[in-house]
Amino acid sequence: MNLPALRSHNAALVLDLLRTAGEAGISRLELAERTGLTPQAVSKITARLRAEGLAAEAGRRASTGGKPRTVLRLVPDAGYAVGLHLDRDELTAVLVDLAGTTVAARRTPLDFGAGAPAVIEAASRQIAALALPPPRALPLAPRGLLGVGVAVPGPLDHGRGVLHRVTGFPQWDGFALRDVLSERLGLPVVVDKDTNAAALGLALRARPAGGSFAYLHLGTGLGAGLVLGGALYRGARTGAGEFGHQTLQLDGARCSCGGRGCIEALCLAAVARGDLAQAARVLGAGAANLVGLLDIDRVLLGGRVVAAEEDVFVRGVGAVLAELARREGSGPAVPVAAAVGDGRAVADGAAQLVLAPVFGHADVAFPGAGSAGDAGAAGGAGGAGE
Amino acid sequence: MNLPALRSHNAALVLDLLRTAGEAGISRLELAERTGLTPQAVSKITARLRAEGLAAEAGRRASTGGKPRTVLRLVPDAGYAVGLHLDRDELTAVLVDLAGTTVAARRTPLDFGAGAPAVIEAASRQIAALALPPPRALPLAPRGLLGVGVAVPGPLDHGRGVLHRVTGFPQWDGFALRDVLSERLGLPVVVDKDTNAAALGLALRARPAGGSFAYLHLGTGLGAGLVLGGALYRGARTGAGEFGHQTLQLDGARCSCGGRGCIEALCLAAVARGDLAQAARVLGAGAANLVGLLDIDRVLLGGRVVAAEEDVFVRGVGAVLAELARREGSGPAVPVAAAVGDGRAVADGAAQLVLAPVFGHADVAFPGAGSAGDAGAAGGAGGAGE
DNA sequence: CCACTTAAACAACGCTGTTGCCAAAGTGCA
DNA sequence: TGCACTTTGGCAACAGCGTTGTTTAAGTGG
Repeated sequence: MNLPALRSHNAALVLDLLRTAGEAGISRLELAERTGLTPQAVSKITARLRAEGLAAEAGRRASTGGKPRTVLRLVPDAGYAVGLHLDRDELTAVLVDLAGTTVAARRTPLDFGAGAPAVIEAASRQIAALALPPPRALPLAPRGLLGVGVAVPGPLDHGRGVLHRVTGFPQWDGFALRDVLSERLGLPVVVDKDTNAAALGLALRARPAGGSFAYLHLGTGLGAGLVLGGALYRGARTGAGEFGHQTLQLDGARCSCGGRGCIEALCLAAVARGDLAQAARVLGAGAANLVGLLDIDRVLLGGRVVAAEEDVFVRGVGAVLAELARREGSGPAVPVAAAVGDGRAVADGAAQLVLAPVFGHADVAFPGAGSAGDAGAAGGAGGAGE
Repeated sequence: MNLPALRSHNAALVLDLLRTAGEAGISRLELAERTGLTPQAVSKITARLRAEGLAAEAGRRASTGGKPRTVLRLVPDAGYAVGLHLDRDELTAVLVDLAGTTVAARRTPLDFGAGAPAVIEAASRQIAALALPPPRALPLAPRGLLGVGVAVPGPLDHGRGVLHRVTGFPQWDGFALRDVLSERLGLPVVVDKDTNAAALGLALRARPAGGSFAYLHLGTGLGAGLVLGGALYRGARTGAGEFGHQTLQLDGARCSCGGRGCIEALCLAAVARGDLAQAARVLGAGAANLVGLLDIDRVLLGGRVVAAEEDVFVRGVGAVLAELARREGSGPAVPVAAAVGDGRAVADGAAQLVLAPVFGHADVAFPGAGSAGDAGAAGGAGGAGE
């Protein structure tokens, strides 16, 4: 790491704390304490951020006997990102500001199977409509549109932005979605699985930041997004989170994947026959495996099936985890909750694919996983400008 | 991060490359290329490392038409670490140099149930005998003994160095092994689970570095050590790797843990009735779950049961993973291999608990997991000395 | 009104990696 | 044998990072 990298690293550190503080803001001295830097260093960094329009002063705290602390805040409209959720039958596009607030959203039916040109055309139209609604003229914002994050159902390569083997849509196999869309829009594009995007969005809201959780999505299929130590975990080939086809019943019933006794098969079979309690119990057993293996802090449930009967699933999964904690005698059970799913969660999380690097939440570097190259997300806060 | 931290970060980066290069060595320009630093920066850093006795010149490469490159090498005896493996019935202690070579080893029977004072007494004796065999007078080495890494079977808190609930040995519950041993020896002490230590030791030898693998240990019980993206993954409470009590057979046979259909129970039952093929198949199913969930590159098998019939287990687990790869159609199967187990692997890995930080392989920071404090591992290479 | 406390900017500084230049140490052709 | 060329790596000067020391700003409390 060299000096410019150090500079943008520390700037990102400060920006992340500003974002976490939200509208309440945070003082320079608190920033110094949290970053481990000296107050003077924080003053310099925040002065740069203010000059760049990324941060601003916002009132002051009550005095504790001396000069009151000045509160600093992130300037939300200093930059925006588009989040795009391409689902099998629906397209959701959102415009999210630096603070993570969704300022605009659009939704339209989509035939994912219609092929790349049609889908890209539809997506481009939605993005254009999103980014240019008066009175907000985006290009005027200090940093304008930082990029587009795209969430897609199937297996894919996050590093190269290439789709493969999207279940039921062979025409997308090997399609270089990132490069094509980036070329078309003239913006950086980041591609990831829908479950990863959802988990990333949830990670942003998690308190305390930096913990570990699993997001389990029970919809058409069963998938997971893993956040370990505050960072989204993808694995070297973006294959992490294959939760649905974990074997839970050795030599059990056949699954569509060709295996036997997969969680997904057991769970969906129970749902199909209306036995949600059993579905929740199966899901809970899978969650317990995951909790034990990865020592995570929290389990979040989402997806259409869960949303239909949140309480049944939260209670059912929670019961299995409570039983696990009781057996282990290792303190309180891992809490379970339903992910706040307003139907936009995946798209919101997709936008975070672009915003996360600004705040220093870089991808874990895996050797061999072709680095994102020049089409990657916007560089750190310490750009060449000014 | 401030400038001293940057300095030791880059020094550790270079040291890690020197270690990886091994006896073959590496030139300054290669170091520059690999670190992303300029050749001049590498020259300065290596000059410091040479002045501190950590690196040395070792011959030169063949010329390619100009001045031949000077090869740099890590100085192995610039520092040592002790690795201590406290097993249920045996104590293994090794002395490992900076390059990772085990230069001395001792083994003695141990009654882990005899209680802390007796075990600590025995361990101290072995360490003293290890560190002072003529003609090698350790304190003369530039950095001498860097610390002691301790591997222990049961659940524990790596961050605080406290044991808890070691199966079958309630007298150790809550014992602050790290602080007590550190006080006694006057050295930094790091404590971790035996499976984690083994995985760390294996990670050192893994090529390419930076990959992900799971080490599955089948002995008295069944446990796992996870290396994700080149770093040992412990989770916030050092609980990661609870592999043995993953449910693999919903409503299956009772396990000693109180659960049902745990991998460990199924696997050991098969071993007990001599059906090693079935044991391997069960283990393979668990491994397949893990591979799918974490997208890891490699599975390594170890432990007494595996060692007795390596081929059966490697083939059996490999067959399940090959079947998984075939179903997914996602390229080649994840390779399976037996971990080279000379019976010292855990102790060797324990020594790496101390050495890893020197090479920048810091623990993943988990909020709330009480940081190691002053008794933590030796500071970075850029110490205050000289 | 004034002493005291706390926050934050200003100025000087040490140390980082970088850039520009040059000496060192080879190869290869005449 | 000699000289041009290539490549490595040290020396010196430099820009920029966070730090230290000091001053100014902006409050509280007797």
